[in-house]
Amino acid sequence: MNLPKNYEPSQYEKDIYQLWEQSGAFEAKGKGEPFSMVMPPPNANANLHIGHALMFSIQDVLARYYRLQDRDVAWIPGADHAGFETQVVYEKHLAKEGKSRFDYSRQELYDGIYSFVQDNKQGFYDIFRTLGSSCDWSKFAFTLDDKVVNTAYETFKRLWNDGLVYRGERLVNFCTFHGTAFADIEVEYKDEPGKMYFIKFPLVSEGDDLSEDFVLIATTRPETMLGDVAVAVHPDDESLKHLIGRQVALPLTERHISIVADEMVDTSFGTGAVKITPAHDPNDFEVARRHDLPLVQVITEYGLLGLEAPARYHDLTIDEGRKRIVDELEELGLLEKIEEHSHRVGHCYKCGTIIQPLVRDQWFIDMKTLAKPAIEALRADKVRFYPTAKRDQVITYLENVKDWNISRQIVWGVSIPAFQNTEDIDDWIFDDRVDQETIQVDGKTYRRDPDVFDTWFTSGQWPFVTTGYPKGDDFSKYYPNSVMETGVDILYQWVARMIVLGIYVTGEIPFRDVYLHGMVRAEDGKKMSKSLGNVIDPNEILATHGSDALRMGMLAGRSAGYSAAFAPSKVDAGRNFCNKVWNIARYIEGVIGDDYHARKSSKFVSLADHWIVTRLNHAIESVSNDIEGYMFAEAYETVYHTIWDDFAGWYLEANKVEPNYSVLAYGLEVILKLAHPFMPFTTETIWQTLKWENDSMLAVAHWPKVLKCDADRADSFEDIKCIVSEVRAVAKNLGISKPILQYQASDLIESNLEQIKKLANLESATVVGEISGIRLSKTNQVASVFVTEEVAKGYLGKLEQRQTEEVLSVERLRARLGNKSYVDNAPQALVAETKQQLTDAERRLEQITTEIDSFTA
RNA sequence: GGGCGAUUAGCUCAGCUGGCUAGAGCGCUUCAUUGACGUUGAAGAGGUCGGGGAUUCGAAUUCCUCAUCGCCCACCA
Repeated sequence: MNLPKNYEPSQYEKDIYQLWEQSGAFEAKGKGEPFSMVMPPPNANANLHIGHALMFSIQDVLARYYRLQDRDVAWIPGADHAGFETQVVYEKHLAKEGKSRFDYSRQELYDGIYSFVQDNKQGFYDIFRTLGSSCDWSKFAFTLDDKVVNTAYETFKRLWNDGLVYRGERLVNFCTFHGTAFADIEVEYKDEPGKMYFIKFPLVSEGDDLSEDFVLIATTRPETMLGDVAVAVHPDDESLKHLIGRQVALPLTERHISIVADEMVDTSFGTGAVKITPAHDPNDFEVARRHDLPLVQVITEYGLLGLEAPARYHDLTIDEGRKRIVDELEELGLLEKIEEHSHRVGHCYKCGTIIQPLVRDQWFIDMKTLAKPAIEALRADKVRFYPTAKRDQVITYLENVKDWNISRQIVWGVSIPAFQNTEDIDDWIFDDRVDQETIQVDGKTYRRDPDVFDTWFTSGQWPFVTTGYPKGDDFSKYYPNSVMETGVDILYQWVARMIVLGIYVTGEIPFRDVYLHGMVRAEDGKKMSKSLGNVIDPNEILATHGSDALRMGMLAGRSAGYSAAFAPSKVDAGRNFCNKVWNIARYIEGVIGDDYHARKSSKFVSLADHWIVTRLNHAIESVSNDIEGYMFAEAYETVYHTIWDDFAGWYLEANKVEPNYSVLAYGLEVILKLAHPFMPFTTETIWQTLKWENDSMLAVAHWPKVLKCDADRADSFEDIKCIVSEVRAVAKNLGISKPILQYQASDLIESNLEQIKKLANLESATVVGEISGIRLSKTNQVASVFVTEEVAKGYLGKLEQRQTEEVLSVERLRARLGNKSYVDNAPQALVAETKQQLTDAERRLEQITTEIDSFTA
């Protein structure tokens, strides 16, 4: 025997993956109907975490299933340089050595990160291989590869030429700790308790004198008043509109500022008068543009007061500055009051630093224009979403989308191919000679923009970049992708932008289906986080349970878009299932030995043969439908029960009585194929160990086809199962270990006597004229478990319970059929079924009642 | 403030377009026992599907409403 007693994943997984990879099993065939999918590229410096396990499991089920279906599967793997994320990790690494990014030149820092990523490469590749991902390594792409960068440059150039990318001085979300700007969706907002300060701004009278009167304004950030350029009131505000056009003296500064009218003011909030700080508040920025007001910057990129703020405040932190200003206002008698106030504050999603809106000159993509065709395509249902509701969320997002700031002030990334005239700051040109700091064009010197692209700008082009847009076989074959499988958390960052950029660049949607998985929560249902200490390490699970068990544990009972808790018990179940399959194979190996050619013929003889074929047929179809409909948990459940209950539980036992090697072999082949997408390592290990066919691999075998068999004979086996189950139950209930069966002449029982004896563990079975003991009530055959009358009476309680159940059942069915509307309106087939059920239930009730009467008589 | 989702067995969760006595895994109870597997086998207990209402012959499933939890979005200074 080649198969040892227990399946030990760690002994096989590495070799099996190598076998697959080296044989080129995962490479796209280039022929047949394509099934294409690009992998959301993990961070190049990432280590395996539980989220990968879910993502790769789902995608690999799809890839393996469609490969067995003989589709031309192109699952394209990749790695993301993950600009900001990676730089943050690297900076933490530097911090451990007591260094920071300021200790290095730009190039040194870039090189440092580059080798850091290289050093972590193995961990990265392990993710794919340990999880068994059947991706096509020959198509691997890294976001810093030349072809990716060049395509990104082409896209940027085209946007530039089309006037859809512009450079502008805007308010950006700036992390003063990391020293870079973010896109709007990257900012994490939290409701936080704060204070509302009510400050008096003295009105300036006609002759520039200060009057006794003042305007009361409310603010949560008093320190920003140093950068105020106006006070705004609503044009229709009866109590304040008379002040429009007048001036106030901005306390603590020498400046006088005007009172302007703007509809943005909400008269019901605060005092109805709003201080306008255009350089540090996005709304105020808009107001300032409308009223042509200047920008007065008072907060630096380091989060300190400075720039145009009065010199005495320079270099104070925001908090220090706020305290000092509040104190000074108090002294001047200009602070009316302070109230508690809860408000939303933006934070850096990495370090938690409060995001400062700062004025920066950066590159923006005109998303409003670009989103239009994307919204149309989505409305026309050109992309199907799973779960479906996410489509509308993307539409809503795109309808309200703001321009996308793609400049990042970090070094780890793709340099922006734009150069600025050293003599004329408004003169920018496109040029992809980014390896040079300065270039000469037309006798003028241009300096490269030091910024890099937002990572999502490159990964947003992934579906067409990885398929070799604009030319190439892969692009014509694999674009649009069949499906995009990714996490709900990056619906806007990634999915929406891929749709937008894909349509803009190629004129086509990037993928036909989008399947979104939820997050893996911790066992307690909470978000996993290092600070809560509830992070699950997949490596431990892999070591003890193996990859297949983890995969199945991730998929079981999970539905699209839903964030479910990690359940270790499901991984246990997965491991047990692997062992079950292993032992099924082990048993069959023991029985049929080397006669694997048995599987070449399929002769169905016994009732059980026909029955198991119908069960396998059902599974083949139902698993196909479920996987194609992205219902992975359902597909898995069918595989699990077909194999465990039907094949191992019933069929193998029946086969021991009526051996049929060809069906054993056929059945094993089918179950290995059915299970392969879910447990690739175990099934392939079995396939290889059995030397199923010379040099063949399960990974590139063919999905089983439904076979013809006799449905009536299959049904007869159902009846045998029914008899066996009831005998077992009755015997169990009475504590009989070897029951005796009595039956009235029956072809079914007679011709399957050995089978029933074995399955029900009978002592003996005899044909009698009149049965005695406990009558079997669920089968149409007349049979009983023979016991003395005394023992039978002990069963009375159980019988009465059964009687009650049947009475209820009969009543319910009669009521249903007595309902004229039901009989008239329900489908005929359903009504007929109900009638049959009633007949059966009535018969059973009669039997039970007769039996009870016989005991009590 | 808006939008979305969740609420089903002790726990973690399925249940597609309304139609058998609502399912799974784990856990629990009882029993079996050593030749495929104790990572096993057999039998079983356990749920008025969050509350209320509506539509329908029929609702876990559709609609309304309330409650609780969660997520996303939003410029309330």
